[in-house]
Amino acid sequence: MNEAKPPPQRVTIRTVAEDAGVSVAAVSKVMRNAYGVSEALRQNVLESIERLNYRPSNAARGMRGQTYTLGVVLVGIDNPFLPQVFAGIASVANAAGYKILMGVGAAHMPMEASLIEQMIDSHMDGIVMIAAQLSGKLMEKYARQIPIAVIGHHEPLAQTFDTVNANDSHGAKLAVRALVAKGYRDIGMVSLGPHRPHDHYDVAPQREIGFASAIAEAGLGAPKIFRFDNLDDARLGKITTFLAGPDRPRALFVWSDLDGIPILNAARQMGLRVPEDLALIAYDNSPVAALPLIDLASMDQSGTRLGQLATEALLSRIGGRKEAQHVLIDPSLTIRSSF
Amino acid sequence: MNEAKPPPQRVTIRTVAEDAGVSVAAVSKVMRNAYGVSEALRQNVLESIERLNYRPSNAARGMRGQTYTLGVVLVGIDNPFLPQVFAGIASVANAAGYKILMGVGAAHMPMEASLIEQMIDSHMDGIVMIAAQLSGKLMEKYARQIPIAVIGHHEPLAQTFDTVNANDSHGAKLAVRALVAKGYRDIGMVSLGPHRPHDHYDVAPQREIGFASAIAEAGLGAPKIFRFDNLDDARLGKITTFLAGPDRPRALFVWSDLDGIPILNAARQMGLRVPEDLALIAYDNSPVAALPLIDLASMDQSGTRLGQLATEALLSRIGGRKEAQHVLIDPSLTIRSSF
DNA sequence: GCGATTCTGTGCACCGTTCTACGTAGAACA
DNA sequence: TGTTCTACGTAGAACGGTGCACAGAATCGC
Repeated sequence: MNEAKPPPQRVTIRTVAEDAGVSVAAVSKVMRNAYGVSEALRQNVLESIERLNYRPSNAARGMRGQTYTLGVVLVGIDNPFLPQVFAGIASVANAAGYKILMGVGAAHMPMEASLIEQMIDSHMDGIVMIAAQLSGKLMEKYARQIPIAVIGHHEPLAQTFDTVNANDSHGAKLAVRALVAKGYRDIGMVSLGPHRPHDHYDVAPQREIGFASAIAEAGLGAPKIFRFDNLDDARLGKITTFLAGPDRPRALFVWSDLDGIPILNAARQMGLRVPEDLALIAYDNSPVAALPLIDLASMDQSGTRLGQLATEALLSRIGGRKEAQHVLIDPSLTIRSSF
Repeated sequence: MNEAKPPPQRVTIRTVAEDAGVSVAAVSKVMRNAYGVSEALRQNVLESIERLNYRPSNAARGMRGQTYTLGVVLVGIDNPFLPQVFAGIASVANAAGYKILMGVGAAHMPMEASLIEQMIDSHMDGIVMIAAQLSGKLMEKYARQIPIAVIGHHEPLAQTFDTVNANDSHGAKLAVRALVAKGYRDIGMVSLGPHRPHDHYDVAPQREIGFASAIAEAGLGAPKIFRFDNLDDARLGKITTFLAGPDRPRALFVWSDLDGIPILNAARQMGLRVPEDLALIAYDNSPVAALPLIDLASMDQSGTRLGQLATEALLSRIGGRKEAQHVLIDPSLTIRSSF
């Protein structure tokens, strides 16, 4: 690590100050376009910055001020509707002069926690969490140390952080109503398994609530909800058994494309016609669902919009807002041949 | 931003030092398990750290020493074989006590450049780039400021950074040989368009080279390479026209699943039977290709392994290695019903 | 024309670490 | 017993910015 050549010296704020013939503080002010710099000085400094190709050190900035960097915590990079959400986040953040760095939580609580801690330690200015697994209590704790906005996890009572969601119970209702309108009466739901009662505010339970209420609204008796353990390797087998069984409903509302696509696959492979034998509506409207050979109807959450709203909320909180803000937008059904 | 309650004070290295009754420097040494601390002192300090739940500030660390953070630059989050690569990177990095933060370049050179700059500015210890768009020259420049390892971009002559790749030309050969072995003679290739001659070292051109050489090897005449502009909205139409045309080959080697899946879709929709009318082998072996209803044969690059190797290379370079290292691994064909 | 007020720009402490140099105690050596 | 060596710990200077208090210049009101 001992360099014989020290010429590629980093150009620091001091270099710029010297070059422009002003004080270090003046350059700092220009960088943050803070109050108290004349237009002449500003131009002078900007020229030097340009000429020397100066970029402030994030690390140093973080020690006293802002880093103008936002952290994004993902459940996993294979999540299908992530790209849209991310695009939304990036557009708002970049427009406001913020940079973005991401971390992958891998749907693993301790990992998410350590990611957040790392982002705090890197002195990021705020965090957007997408479909977090973290408990509300823990999030409240972190939110006292750094502004946080959460996408894809309802927590309407949270005081210290903001949430932005598509209205999941309403989305489920819309799906059921669409099925009912087509004449289906025997409608079941496939939800995320296993059921964890304390996750009441998570998206899957919310969709169950909407489903049950729409079923009741249509007077279709007791709601039928099925679950497949998604960690299980034998999942495909279980799905097949379920589809071949006698109590398979005529139509299925599936909580996510993640489960909807395997179910569609299994059905077609078994020779079931979709929608003649089995009607399907899933959730997320991911790109795979749109593939012509798949063509799976799916609820669209408008990921881009979610990302934008969450980032706007985060920025306004960084700006000083204290009261929590919980935004809900309406999802809409993307109609395809599967129902 | 003015807090009425300053109690949630950050616990710093000073707090720990005070609590343990030692000097700040001693604590620092323990943190970095550096030379010159007795076991007694070490235990004492570790207890205080535990008790106070101390975590060193990344930003402050970066100012003088290492941050133990690696940056990962992605082309885009929707890239199909990313999750595997990322898993490989994460496993090696975490085992070595490094954290990971990602940035998305969106296949956009200036954005990639600014990401790298940001990572340098955040004083990260090194960068893994996946399928970079950046020119080798620019990468050489950045690599002088921070250790870099590149996945999915050949640059065998680069001196200042390392590369790790699946052998793309060999992969293409394997695909062609598999088709030849099945008896196909009229074999074409769909490659990434438009053709940019200076990208000789990029993966798609490498696959073209392998394709051409395998065609020659089998004595099948001049290689036929087709391109569809992937930015074009009318792409699907062009594909359909191509497939309906008179010079459609009997078998196609497609440079990537990204193009392979739309082609398969288009073919089936037109009523072409795969493989009876058109045989297909694509590249990347992404999860979508494995879906039963898709079932597209594809070259597997072993993303996990690529990620591991690249991270190992990066760590060894951070450790002081000076000479460049260019690793090639062998891809293998995943056989499915499409050929 | 003079004091009061506003506007600019500067100097310096500070943020939380690491790193270099150095002091000290005890062990090993002569 | 005095000297050298080694291991341990410490003090204090970096690192590259930001925030604050303040001084001097410019502007203002009367």
